[in-house]
Amino acid sequence: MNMRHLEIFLRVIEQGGFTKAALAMRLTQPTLSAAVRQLEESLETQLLNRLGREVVPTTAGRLLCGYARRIFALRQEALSELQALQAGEQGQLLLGGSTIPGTYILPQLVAGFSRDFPQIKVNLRLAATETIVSALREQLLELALVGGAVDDRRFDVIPCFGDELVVIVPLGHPWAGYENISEKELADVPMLLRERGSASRRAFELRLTEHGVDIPAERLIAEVGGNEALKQGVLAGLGVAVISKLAVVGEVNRRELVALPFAAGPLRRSFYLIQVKGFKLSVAAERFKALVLSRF
Amino acid sequence: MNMRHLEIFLRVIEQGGFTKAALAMRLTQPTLSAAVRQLEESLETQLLNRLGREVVPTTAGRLLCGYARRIFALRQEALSELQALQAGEQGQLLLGGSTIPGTYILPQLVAGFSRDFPQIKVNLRLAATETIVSALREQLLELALVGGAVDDRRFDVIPCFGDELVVIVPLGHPWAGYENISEKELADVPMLLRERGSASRRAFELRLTEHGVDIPAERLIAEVGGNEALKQGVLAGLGVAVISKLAVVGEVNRRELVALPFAAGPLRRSFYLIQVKGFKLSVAAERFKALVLSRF
DNA sequence: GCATATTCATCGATAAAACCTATAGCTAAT
DNA sequence: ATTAGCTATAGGTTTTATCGATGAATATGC
Repeated sequence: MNMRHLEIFLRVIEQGGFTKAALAMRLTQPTLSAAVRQLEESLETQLLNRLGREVVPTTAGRLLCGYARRIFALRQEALSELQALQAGEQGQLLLGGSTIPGTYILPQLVAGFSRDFPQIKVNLRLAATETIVSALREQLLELALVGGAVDDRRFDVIPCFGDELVVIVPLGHPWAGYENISEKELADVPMLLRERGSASRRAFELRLTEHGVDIPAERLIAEVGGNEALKQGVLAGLGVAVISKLAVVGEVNRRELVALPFAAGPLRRSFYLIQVKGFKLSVAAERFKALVLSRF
Repeated sequence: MNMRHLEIFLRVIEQGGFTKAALAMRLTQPTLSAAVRQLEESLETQLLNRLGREVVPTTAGRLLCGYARRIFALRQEALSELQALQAGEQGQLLLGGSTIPGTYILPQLVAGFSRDFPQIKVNLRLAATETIVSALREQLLELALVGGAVDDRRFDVIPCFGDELVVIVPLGHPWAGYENISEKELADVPMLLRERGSASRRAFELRLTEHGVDIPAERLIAEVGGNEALKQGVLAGLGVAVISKLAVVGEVNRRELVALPFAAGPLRRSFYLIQVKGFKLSVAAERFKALVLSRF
């Protein structure tokens, strides 16, 4: 029982004859005769009563007719939905972001996207880069903007946007009036750092190594698991910290914290737009990707 | 989009790969590759993400997958129902009968049939032979047992069962003790007859013509549109009547009426099992037909 | 890091089917 | 009885489905 046979069968019933149906389908009558015969043979049931003048379905034929109509309705519905999906008229965008880009970059982009495509539901998930990467592989996400470099050939990675790491100190700190801070000076003050594995910590440590600086363990006051906690620590006077400039724009403007660039030049780090290589993006995701790259 | 393509597509998703699905379907892997490619081309949408290790559906693929499953569920349901119909495990028997056979023959047959096949619903419709014939043509009925001969090549007519026409008189009537009544005697008494077109009236008039007897119009007290009314008329003493023996079995046994055969020999008339020629009977109807013929 | 194994895509050939033309056979209407 | 209209069948052609062999890409094991 294939679609073609069912379609021919339906048309013969609707048109009330093989010849009429053949005309309507732009086929010849023997083709329809053969198709219906094959259908009847495969079901081992007579489906149509061929009377001289008219062709009417048997009981079995009427039963099958109802099912065939439902099957074609489903097929039509599937085709319509696929087309709508293809045209981007509906759909869901499963988006991921690691902390910094997810907090300070993606929300604005998503806002713009939702304005342009209000019919697409956006689901933004924030988590550590590693978690995001796993979620991508498991198809829980389609696209993500993360702060950590992803060294995995199974992913397409596009550097995109970026950030500068700055040293933050509380307002009354001796460095508060400085223009910048040399890498060496950082070795001699109490410091708060993000946890190991954090992309910003890695970038910072790389910079120190480049300048031959090593932070003694006793200067490391705390390892903090989040940017908010890091800021709170600095505000409380526990020490200085290195953090994304984006994360302290508010505090700096409100003169609660002072952000100092590095003396050897700004410590930039890139964000990365990542997706699973070979994975076809949905139309929604494709559009979001285009938006991100155009804004960048 | 045909069933084969959908089936292959589903199996590839279920098995998680082309090769595995090919093995499960006893086909080769290139066949499945080609089928899915064609499906994708016809829909102008990528349905599967081919990663090195695994094959997973895209958003569009998941959407189609759901529809495909529903389509196959419908197909399966249709096949099951057709099989059940074929096996006679369910179904409806649309049966017709003209007055006499429908009242005195069919009910017993239907009772026996329902005992044998309780899962089949029987719908018995009683009407004049002409009405039954129309209903058969319009597929409102499949099979009927009628008293009138059907002279129409579009029908299969099987003579089946039969009846004897008798003269009935009330208990106190002068003829009540007679063995039989000659055709000539009938011309001289008040008579009640069924309406013109009734099969029993036709049979009776044919017999009179054969014996050169003609009933004068003044002897015809009434034309009555039903066998019950005919009996009531005779019971009321309006006259004598000719009626199916089957219709007066009760009254004769209760000694309310006396039934007299014709002197020239019993006036038999046949009933006919009719169906539209070329019309495939349902399994239920086929079984009923077999039952009728076996009881006959 | 390199060979091996696994997997999907592609190509050419063949088997199967879908389809067409011509025609026979049947029914219904003139 | 003849004709018109319809379906079934036969035989041949085109299209589609399938297979076997092979290549390219990716993961696995040493």
